[in-house]
Amino acid sequence: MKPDEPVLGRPTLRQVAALSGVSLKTASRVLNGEQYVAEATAAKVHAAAAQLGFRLNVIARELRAGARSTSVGLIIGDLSNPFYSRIARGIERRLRAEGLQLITASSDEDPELEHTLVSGMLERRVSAMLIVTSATDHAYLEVERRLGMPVAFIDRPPADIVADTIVLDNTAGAREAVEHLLRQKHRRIGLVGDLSRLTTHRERFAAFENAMTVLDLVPAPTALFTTNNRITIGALRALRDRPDPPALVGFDDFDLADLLGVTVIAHDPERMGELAAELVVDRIHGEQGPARQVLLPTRLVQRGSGERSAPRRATSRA
Amino acid sequence: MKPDEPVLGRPTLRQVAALSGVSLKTASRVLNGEQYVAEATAAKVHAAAAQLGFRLNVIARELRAGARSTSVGLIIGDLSNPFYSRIARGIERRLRAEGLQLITASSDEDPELEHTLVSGMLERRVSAMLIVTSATDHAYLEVERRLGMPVAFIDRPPADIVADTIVLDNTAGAREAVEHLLRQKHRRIGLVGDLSRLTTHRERFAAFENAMTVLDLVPAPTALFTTNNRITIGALRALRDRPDPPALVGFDDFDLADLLGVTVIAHDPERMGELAAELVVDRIHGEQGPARQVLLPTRLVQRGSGERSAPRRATSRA
DNA sequence: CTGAAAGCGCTAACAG
DNA sequence: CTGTTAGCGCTTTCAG
Repeated sequence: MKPDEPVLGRPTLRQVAALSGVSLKTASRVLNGEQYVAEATAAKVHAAAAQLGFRLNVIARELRAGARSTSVGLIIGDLSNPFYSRIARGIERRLRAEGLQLITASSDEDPELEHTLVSGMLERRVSAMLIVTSATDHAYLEVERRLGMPVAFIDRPPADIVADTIVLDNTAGAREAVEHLLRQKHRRIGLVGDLSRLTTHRERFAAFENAMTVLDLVPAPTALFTTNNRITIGALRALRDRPDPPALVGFDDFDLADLLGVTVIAHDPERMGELAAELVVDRIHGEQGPARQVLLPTRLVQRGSGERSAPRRATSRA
Repeated sequence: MKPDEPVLGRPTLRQVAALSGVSLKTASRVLNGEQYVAEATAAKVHAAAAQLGFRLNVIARELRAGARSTSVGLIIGDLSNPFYSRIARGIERRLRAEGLQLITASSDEDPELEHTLVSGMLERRVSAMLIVTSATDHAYLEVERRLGMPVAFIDRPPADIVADTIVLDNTAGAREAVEHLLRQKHRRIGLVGDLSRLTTHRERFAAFENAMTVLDLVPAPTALFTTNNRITIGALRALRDRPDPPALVGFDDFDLADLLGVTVIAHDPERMGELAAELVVDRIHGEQGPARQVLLPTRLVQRGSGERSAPRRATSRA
C-alpha cells in the first residue's frame, strides 16, 4: 500500500448505487437515461450522483467488448498554420455531428514524430485516423487498415499504400496561376517554393515547369508564382519596398490577402476537413468499398497583384 | 447475437500470449519493455505481436485502479482563430514533454456547448482541463476541483470560482495603446470592440474609458483603438480606401501586421499556452498550493499606423 | 421494474 | 525468469 494515497478518488457507479440503496445495474440504467425505472428510484440515484459529483466513466464503458471508441485522431503538420487549423475546424464540425471527439497532434512535419503520434493514437483506440502526412513510408498503416481501422489522408497522398485520400487539384491550380500570368503577357515567370519531398509541392512544381518550358528564364522574372501561403507571405515581405514589383499569384488564400491585393489560387480548407471527416465517418458506419480519392477544386481570385501586366519591352535596366 | 459481426477485432494480449506460447503476464512484460525476460521469450512474443498487428490498449491500461490518464482537455472558442491555435500549439508542446496527449474542442463561444464539451472530456477522464471560457457560470467545475481535477483558465478568468488562471495584462496594454495615441496629440480616440460579456474586453474597455474621460468625443475621432485581432482587421477593411485614415493601434499582433504597417499591442500566445500547460502539469504532479494567477505582459509594437499624428487643427471638412 | 454474475484488456501483487 | 489471481468501472446477458 502506498503511503500518501489521496483519501477518495472519483466516485464510482458502485458508490452511487450504495448511497442510493439500489444495485449497480439500476444506477447504471438511471444514469444512462434508460427506461423502465421507477421515478422514485431514479430520483434517489440522481440525488446520490449529484451529491458525490459522479460522472460516468466513458473509458470504462468503451472498454467493453465490441463497444466502439468515440474518438478520432488527427495528425497535422502545424496546428498554428491557419490552413491546417481550418482543416481541423472542418473536421471537428463534421465529427461533432456524429458525437465523435477529435484528438489532435502536430507532427512538426517530422516523419518520425508523426509515426510516434499515430502509434500513440492507435494505442488509445481511436476509431479512425486522419493524417496530413509528412512521411514517405506508410506500410505500418496497411496493417491497421486490414484490421479495419479507417484511415484517411488529407492534402498529401500516402506514398506506398492505397487509402481514402482528399487532395487539392494542385495541377489545375498551378496551371491556372501560370496561364493567368501568361495572359498578362508575362514570359519570365519565377517560381518560389520549397523543393520538399511533399507531393503537394511536387505536383504544383511539375505543372509550373510544363507551362514554362518554352520560356527563357535568364533575366529577372516579371512575375512570380508562390506555392503556398507561407511562401507567398515571405515573398511579399521580400518585395515589400520594391518600386516595381513583379506580378504575383500565390497558392492558398490567406487572411488579409484582400487588403494586400494579392491574387491567389484559393480553395476551402474547412470543406476539405469536413469531407475528410466524411470519408472516415462512412467507414466507421461500415462502408466497405475500395479506397476513394477526392479532388478538391481551386479557383483564381484576382485582387491586383496577379493582374500587373508585363513591361512592354525587356528593359533590363531601370 | 448480431448478424454480421466482423470476424476478428483487434488482437489482444491474450492472443499474442497464446500464439507465442507464454502467459499473459509475460507477454505484457515483453511488450512493455520490462526487464527480466529471457531474450528468446521476448523474441517469440515480439514475433507474434508483429504477426497479429498487435497494439497495446492504453485505454485498458489506464482503466486500472490508480493509473493516471494521459490526456488533457482543451476548450477553446475557435480553433481557426490564429490567436487560439497558437495557444493550443504552446500547450501541446509543453504537454508532449510530459507524455500527455491534448484533446481539443471548439466551443464557438457558446456557453452551453462549452459545458457539454467539458462534461464530455471529464467523462473521458482527462487528467486536467484547460479552458478559454465563454461562460459566466463555473460552479459545476468547483465540484471537479474538489475531486482533485486540475483546471486552468486561459485568457479569461472564471466568473464565480477561484482556479489557476493565466491572462494578459489587458489593463496595461490598453493603457499603453491610448497613451501612445495621446502622445501623438490625438484627443478624439474611438474604441472599436464588441461589448461582449467577456472580461477580456471589459477590462480593455474600462482602461480605455479611464484614459478618455477628459476628452470630447463629439467630432469624428482622429485615432482608433481596436480591441482584438478580428476587430483590427475589420477596421482595416473599413478604412481601406479612406484618403485620410485615423491613427490605429490594435490589441493582439497578427500575421502581416508588419506588412500592413499596423501598430499593435503584442503578446505571446504560444508562451501563454505553455505557461497554462505548466499550471496543470504542476497540479498533476501533486502541487497543492492555492490557485495561482499569472499575468502575461504585453508590449507596444510601432509600425506606422499608431504613429500618425493628429491633424494640427480640427478641420472638420477636407 | 430490479438485481447477480460475467467479462472487456490490461497490469500489480504475489507466488513459483 | 515466468505464471496465477484479482480487479479497474462499466454494461450486458439472463433471471427474478
